[in-house]
Amino acid sequence: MELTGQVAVVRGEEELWARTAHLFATATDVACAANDLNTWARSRHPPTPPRVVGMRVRKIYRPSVLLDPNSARHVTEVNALGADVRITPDELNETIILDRRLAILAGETSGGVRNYSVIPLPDVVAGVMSLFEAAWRGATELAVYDAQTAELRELAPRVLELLGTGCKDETAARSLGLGVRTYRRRVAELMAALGAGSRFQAGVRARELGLV
Amino acid sequence: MELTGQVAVVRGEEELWARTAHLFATATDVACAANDLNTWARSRHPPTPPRVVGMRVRKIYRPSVLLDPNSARHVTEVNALGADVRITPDELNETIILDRRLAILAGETSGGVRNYSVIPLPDVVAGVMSLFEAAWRGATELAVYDAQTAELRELAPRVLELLGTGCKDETAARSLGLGVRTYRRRVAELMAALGAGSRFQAGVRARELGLV
DNA sequence: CTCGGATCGGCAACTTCCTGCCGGCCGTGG
DNA sequence: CCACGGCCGGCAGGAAGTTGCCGATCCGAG
Repeated sequence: MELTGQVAVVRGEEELWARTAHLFATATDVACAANDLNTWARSRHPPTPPRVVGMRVRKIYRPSVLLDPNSARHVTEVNALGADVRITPDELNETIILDRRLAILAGETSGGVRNYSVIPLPDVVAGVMSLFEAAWRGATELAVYDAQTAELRELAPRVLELLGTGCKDETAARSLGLGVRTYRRRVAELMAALGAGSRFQAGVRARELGLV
Repeated sequence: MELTGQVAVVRGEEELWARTAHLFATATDVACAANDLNTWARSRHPPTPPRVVGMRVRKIYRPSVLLDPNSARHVTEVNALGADVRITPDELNETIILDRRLAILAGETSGGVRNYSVIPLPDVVAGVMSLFEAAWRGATELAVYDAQTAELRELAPRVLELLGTGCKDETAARSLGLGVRTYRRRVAELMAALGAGSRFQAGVRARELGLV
């Protein structure tokens, strides 16, 4: 770990947890933004098991977490444990803010390990916090989003599979018993959920999430 | 391992090598077809380290192995060790034929492990062999193909990166200092090399190969 | 110098994809 | 029963991608 002023840059999640575990253990206000579950979750040290009733845990995810059944289940569980979960279509940098006093920002990945900046500076944390609040306000409650996209998740696996075969929309639509217009609606929703601006990008993202 | 007539179905490569290692050790004529290097190579037991001079080793790969620098290097090494390597744009089932007497065909993958059919039946092996020969004749010598696609591999990383950002061809072409026509030529070549029929599929394949 | 081959990039025709619009169908609630 | 809202799918117009063609340019060989 190297020091840059008062900002500590740690390499890899191992080191991050080692350094901040005690803070997570006592935090009562956790704000977290993540694009997928690979960054904060599934690690050795789950950052936010919300046990205490008085604490407030807020998490913002991208819609794509709802497409992967495993991720969706995990998010639902976290939500059931008392965390407030919202969904946003925007691209967010992985961020955690503890008790409005410490900000952790994920940075570049080099050689498989990601850098994390641990920032205790009050002004910086306040600025990051206000951005988080804005993103939070703009995001959709998990339950609401979940209801909106229920039927999409129903069809998503088959749509992805058909896209993965490289066949034309016409063919794929018929094979699903849908009109081409409706099929394309599904694809568009899927791409929005994946945050992809092109089908190539959607393919990459889908593969990253293990959906194909 | 279960037995089906005289055809043995083994689950996973471990078991396959355990059962066939002695055959690989003595084989003098090895024919192998593979879509990528994940199936036969990189395993605990490299199936074909061609040491003896009298033996003949033939391998058919898909063009995509040349896109991944690591794979490309591995293939080149194998080639330098005396194996005949050819490239085909066709989709081939993973296949190994030993001494024209034993065929090994890769089958379905279930739960992460793949099934392999080990076939000693002479008629079946002869049939598979003739198909392999046909594919072999239709494939291109590695050196030739390599020369043809040298400049593609030069540009491929950047093209893939741009595709991965989801930007339009116009934008991507400019950012590479190419005409749109040329950029699209590169994309088309890339898709052919990946065996993809759509950009979505290309995205999936590219991600599978770790190229993005 | 000239020829042959290769690449580039503009043009154009075509296919595929994207999306707003709208009419039709269906279930809900007044 | 009817109004309303949601979803479906055809249509149409436009955007994006695909491909053959061709002239311009750039070597390297003869």
